[in-house]
Amino acid sequence: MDIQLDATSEVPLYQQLRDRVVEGIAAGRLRTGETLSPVRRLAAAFGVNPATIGKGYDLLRGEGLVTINAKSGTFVRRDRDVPLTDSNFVDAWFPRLVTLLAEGRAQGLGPERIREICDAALESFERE
Amino acid sequence: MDIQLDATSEVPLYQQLRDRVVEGIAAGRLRTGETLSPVRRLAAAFGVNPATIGKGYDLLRGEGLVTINAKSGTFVRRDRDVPLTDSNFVDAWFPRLVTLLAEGRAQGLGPERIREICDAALESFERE
Amino acid sequence: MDIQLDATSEVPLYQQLRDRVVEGIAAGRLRTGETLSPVRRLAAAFGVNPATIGKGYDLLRGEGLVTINAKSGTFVRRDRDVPLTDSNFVDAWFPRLVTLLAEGRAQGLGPERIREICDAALESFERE
Amino acid sequence: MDIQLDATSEVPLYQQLRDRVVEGIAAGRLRTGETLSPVRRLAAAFGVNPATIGKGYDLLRGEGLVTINAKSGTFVRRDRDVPLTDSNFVDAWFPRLVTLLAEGRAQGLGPERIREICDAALESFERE
DNA sequence: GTGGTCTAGACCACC
DNA sequence: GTGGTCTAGACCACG
Repeated sequence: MDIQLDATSEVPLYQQLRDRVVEGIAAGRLRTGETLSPVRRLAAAFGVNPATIGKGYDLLRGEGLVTINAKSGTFVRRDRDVPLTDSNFVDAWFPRLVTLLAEGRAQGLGPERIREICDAALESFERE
Repeated sequence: MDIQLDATSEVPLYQQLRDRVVEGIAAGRLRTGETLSPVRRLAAAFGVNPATIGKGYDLLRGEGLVTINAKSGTFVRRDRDVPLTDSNFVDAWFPRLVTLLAEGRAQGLGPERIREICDAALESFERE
Repeated sequence: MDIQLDATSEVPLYQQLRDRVVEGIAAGRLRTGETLSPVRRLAAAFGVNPATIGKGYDLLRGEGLVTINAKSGTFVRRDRDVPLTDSNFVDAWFPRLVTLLAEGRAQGLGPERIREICDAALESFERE
Repeated sequence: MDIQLDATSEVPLYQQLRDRVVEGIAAGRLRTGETLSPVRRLAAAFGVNPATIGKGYDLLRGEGLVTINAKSGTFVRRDRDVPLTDSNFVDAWFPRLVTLLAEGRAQGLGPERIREICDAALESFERE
């Protein structure tokens, strides 16, 4: 999966793991049905506690992005190209987006600049 | 300032206050030099503890968005229309944006849909 | 940790705590990964409020010197012997140093005397 | 006096003024008996409240660096080349120096690097 | 057990 | 009047 965790970051390791998997799904690197590395193997690879990996996977399950099966492992569940049917996600997501964009705007980034940056991020998901 | 805090939210009250002020600056409702409500008045208005408001103001101070002067109050410092000179902000902000946009993409929102949503958010800042 | 706080000082208790921890890290008494005393234990030891200790720890976290994990405690993050990669720290630190040294010079300390005093301070960090 | 104040800084304006004057004395640009600009003229030049300048001058008086005479103005009192006779200054100054140097050490600057930086600061005082 | 959040006050310094 | 600091608790989430 080519994931790097930064032990010196303020962001908790399980959150970093979750973020990287989300980005992998967004970029199409992780496709529906694909298996995520087993908790213990990943924990060993990163040199962290298996519970940390488990917590990251659990976050993803809570978001409906993966399925966890104790016997067979953890699988990608969502396909980024299957349109949402549930509007609850957008309802919760939009305010967070507004706050994050507002932060950039308040710090002096112009609307066009922010739009460019968003485009750059979105294109990075489609390039692969 | 027309701010509402939600005591039932997971988000700490001081963080909600910080978010609302950031959005106010982004939208141009709060302009440079403008005074924020005194800690105790706002605390009374929200029915929360003054220290909670103070912590929110302190967060904003740490982000360089307000100036706190014990004698005269708390003022908006950053002008959303003064371009950033420090690239550190963007360096820290961009990855957070990528992760948040990736979340939408992973949940099935298409790139164009996300772009529309970003535009809607950005336009809401400029309307006022 | 052998820390003393002075309740009669002008310096806030949480700032004193922060200063002592910084000095502990500088002197190598507090090494990477080492656990700081739990907030409540330290508060009891000093006879101060746990929130006061928490605020001191939070300052250190903001400086990147410790990691705070609500489940497991507060740990030293920076190693004094891992060179800085970020020049921002020096950029912000140097002017403060200039002002403090200028204070000594303005009060009549000669350059050599100041250099000796600096050396004495630096040597005290390495002695342990 | 060639002083610049930064209205966007976290450091209070009166403190900035005090710092710049201290640095001026340390560098020998401001010599004993020299007159500082009148409060109102400086306030007008900076576009700040005269009380802010007055507070800065008052800090300097408290440190024994200037004399304030309501009729004739504010004068530099200390000569940086008159050695200290009172050890109280060093007693109060040294711990602040230790804490500031410790901050650099804790952030990963080596003792030699810190010594170089101190030397650079000290030399900047003597160059003029 | 850990830290995080918050209340309902208090007192302080400053102007 | 302002914010800053601090107390002495409380409850929460997490593991």
